Amino acid sequence: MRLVIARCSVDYAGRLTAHLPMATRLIMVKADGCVAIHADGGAYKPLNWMNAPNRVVEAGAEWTVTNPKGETLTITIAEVLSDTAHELGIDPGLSKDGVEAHLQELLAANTHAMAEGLSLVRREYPTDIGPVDLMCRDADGRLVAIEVKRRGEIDGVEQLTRYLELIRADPALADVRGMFVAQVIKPQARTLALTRDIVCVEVDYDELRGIESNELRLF
Amino acid sequence: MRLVIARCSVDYAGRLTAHLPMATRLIMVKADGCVAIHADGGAYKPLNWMNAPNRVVEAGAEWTVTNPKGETLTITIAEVLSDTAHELGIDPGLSKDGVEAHLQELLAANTHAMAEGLSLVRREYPTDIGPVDLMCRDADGRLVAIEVKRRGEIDGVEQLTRYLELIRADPALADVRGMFVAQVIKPQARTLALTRDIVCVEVDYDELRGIESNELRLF
DNA sequence: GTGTATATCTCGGGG
DNA sequence: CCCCGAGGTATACAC
Repeated sequence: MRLVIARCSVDYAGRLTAHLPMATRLIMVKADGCVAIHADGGAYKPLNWMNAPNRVVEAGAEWTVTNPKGETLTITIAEVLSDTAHELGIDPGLSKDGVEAHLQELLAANTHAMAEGLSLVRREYPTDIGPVDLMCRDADGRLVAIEVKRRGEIDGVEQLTRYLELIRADPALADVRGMFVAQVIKPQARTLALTRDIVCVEVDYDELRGIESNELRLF
Repeated sequence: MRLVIARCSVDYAGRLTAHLPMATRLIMVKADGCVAIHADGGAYKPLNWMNAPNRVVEAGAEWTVTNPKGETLTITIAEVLSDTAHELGIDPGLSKDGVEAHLQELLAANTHAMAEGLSLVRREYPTDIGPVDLMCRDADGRLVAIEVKRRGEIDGVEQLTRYLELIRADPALADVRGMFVAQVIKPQARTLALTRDIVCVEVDYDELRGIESNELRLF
């Protein structure tokens, strides 16, 4: 990783055009060739950047970074204050816990946490426009398409609505109903869901994990 | 801006939990206190981070970063390979051209680029669930609610559909029709729009800018 | 502060 | 390659 502190101006031309006037900034060049220009604030997002794969050409004071789509990042350097490089090696990578996929797994294994008498048909039930998170059958044998979110917002209701529309296009599945499951469901999303006869259920992630570990302990 | 190259492990606990095993990485601390841990690849996004505002406590080999929500980032440092700091000053900031707001401005000033005989009623026409980008009247005097996007995808059609639903709830506006305008409209979005009687129009940003500058030249 | 929409979103998975 | 969905999305803006 190369770290250059320099007074520079930067221009990006691609999906939009963007210009940075002359100022002192950090230019970060990673081993995969990606380039990022950072100011001394503004969270982790750089002011300007170009992802790999790309080609970097240093012609004196002017760096030109070009990617295969024809987007360009041009860095004009007025003064270099520091220029260092370090070998970091390949990173072993990040492990995460608590994302939607885990919530979906836990719910698939504990359908009763959403409703009594619910049984799993399959996870990631495919439709032409994408997979339904969980397809279940309720106590009456009726199909239930379930959308799982960490946070229940309007977008999730729209998503489930699209799936329901598609599934119901098949006469054999026309009586499928919808269920929206999240740790927290916002009032707007709940209201929209109700107007579409979609049942809302809030579940507790930590409680689910508790159930899971209790069940494991029993066997 | 402080740049530390160090062998470290990192743990984040907050909206989810995440762990980084021991490896050599860049720790970037900006003037506003935000902290980012970068590997030598993977675009501009850091492996782990904590945005400002936060509190950084360095207790020997263990750094603890805490934000007001109670989320924590813990960095355990095994070895420091480099530790430098630079004064960058405040950045003059990025100027952009070509984002949705500009497209909306251009279209507001050139409604004929979307359809003949269209006249602007107002930009950002308010509804209870958010503003419609452009409200116009067509040659027949009928209201047209217009959603503007750089790229026309399904979400945009859904958004416009919600607005139309709300606007039509007022009997005086019940005959409003919908128009979806973008530089490129994806087939799926176009299909969905057509099933809802929403007209799709593709416009050319550069051409619009051309029209604009021509008109300026005339006066 | 909440709600809504944008982003050069980024990133990963599946066909 | 595109399409689709998730994200510790972040960020800006209006109410």
